[in-house]
Amino acid sequence: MSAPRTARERVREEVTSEILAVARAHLAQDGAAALSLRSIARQLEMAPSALYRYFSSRDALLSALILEAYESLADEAEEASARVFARPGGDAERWVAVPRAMRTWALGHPHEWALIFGTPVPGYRAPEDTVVPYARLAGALVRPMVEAKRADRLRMDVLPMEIDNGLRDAVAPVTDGLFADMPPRQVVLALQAWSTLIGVISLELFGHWRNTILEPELFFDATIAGAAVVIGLV
Amino acid sequence: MSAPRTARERVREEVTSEILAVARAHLAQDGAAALSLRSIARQLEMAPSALYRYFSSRDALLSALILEAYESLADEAEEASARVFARPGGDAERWVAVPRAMRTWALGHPHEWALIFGTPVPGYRAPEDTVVPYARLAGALVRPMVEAKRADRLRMDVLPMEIDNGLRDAVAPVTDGLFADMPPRQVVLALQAWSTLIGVISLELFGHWRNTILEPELFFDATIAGAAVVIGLV
DNA sequence: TGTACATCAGTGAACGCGCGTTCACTGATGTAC
DNA sequence: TGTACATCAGTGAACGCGCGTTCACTGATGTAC
Repeated sequence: MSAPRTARERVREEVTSEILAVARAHLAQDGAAALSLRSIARQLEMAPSALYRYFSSRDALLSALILEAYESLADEAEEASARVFARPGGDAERWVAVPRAMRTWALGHPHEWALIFGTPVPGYRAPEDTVVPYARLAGALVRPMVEAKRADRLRMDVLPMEIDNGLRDAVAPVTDGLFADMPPRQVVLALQAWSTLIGVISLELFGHWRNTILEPELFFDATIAGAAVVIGLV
Repeated sequence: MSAPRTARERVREEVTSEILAVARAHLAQDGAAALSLRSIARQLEMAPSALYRYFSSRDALLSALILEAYESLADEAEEASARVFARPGGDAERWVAVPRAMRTWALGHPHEWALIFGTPVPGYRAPEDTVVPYARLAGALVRPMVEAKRADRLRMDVLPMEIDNGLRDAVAPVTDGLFADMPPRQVVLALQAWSTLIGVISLELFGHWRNTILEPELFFDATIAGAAVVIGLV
């Protein structure tokens, strides 16, 4: 991350980010499937072959865009989280912040949302680097639970639920990774809230509320508020 | 639906379903984006142009496949529902049947699931006829709630939740369509369960449990069981 | 029952498209002495 | 500071691909009298 020294290096960075910016715009406009090196080159008034000085293939460029999408969403979530934790407030109020930020981001970046949570591009393997922003996102979402638990405000017995050893082991990676010192029951509940959250946003974004739910925002808020109760934040 | 009269009509129906069968196989193999009239024609040993006697365009064929996918899923759900209602059993046990059938169908038909609940094909409008199987699916899912309510076994106050007029109006199409005589609170809860269900299946199918949940089936069952409690079936 | 005409499935060639990627090249920028 | 060489961004032409769709046609099937 040191400052580029030579003029060549400086120009290289500039051109790289110009390519990414145009590619990002095309992605936002038409989706990943329609992303074409030639049309990006056309808009940049370069020869198509010139792009190969910057990205080794279309897939490499798409990987960069996917990573950017993850990072953009994670940034948004972390900022929303930081904002709500900067001022005093109840757990439920804090809980709501990240889901809302995610929904707002999704509505503003539908194709990017689709890239992350929609149909995987066939024959395409997601870049490994996405685990970092993915973890940041999950961390931001879950922080209200963690803080409430630490302060002994988390309700642990809202609903009856038995966790057997199999289930406990099944979610062990999350217990060990994301949550320090959280009983498996709460881990399962958090993962259920995660499923609900992704589901409710995707259903809205992919058009399934048409003729079904007239005010998706009201329903979304109610759903997230309901999840707050279930995970013990009320 | 009368029996075809002439030999020509009989052959026409046969060829149409052969085309659909091959198209279905290609869809299952490579996904909707890769669906190509020419490759279908190749496999059928026909000229590509011949397909235009049966489908007016690639989009028309894709529409037929989408409709088939909806109907296949709805059939599966209704059969699972009928099976579990044919024998005595508790509400929670009955509730579990359709979600499990949906998950099993999704695992067996991932590309079809993606067609219904994944990223919408850009620039493509879903055929209107899908509302019928969609309603059948939703009806099968929700039947345990409806029956429990009718028999006065549905718990109406599991969790605190306020439904204001805005939210009530927002879900009115569902209240009027799918649910006869159900309070809006239960309608909202059912829609939340729907979001959770679609979310948990999509997350598994689209690869988001990798390195996260080791036994997706255990987690799925726990999630559906949790939903049963929330919607008042336990 | 036989004949004349209409209908329609299927062919094969062609159109025009945009795509990702390669390759030999030019000319500018950077580096070593 | 000046020169010789290496590095590297960008060009332009070309390759080979598969695609959806159109169109004039052939020949078999169906229909009306």
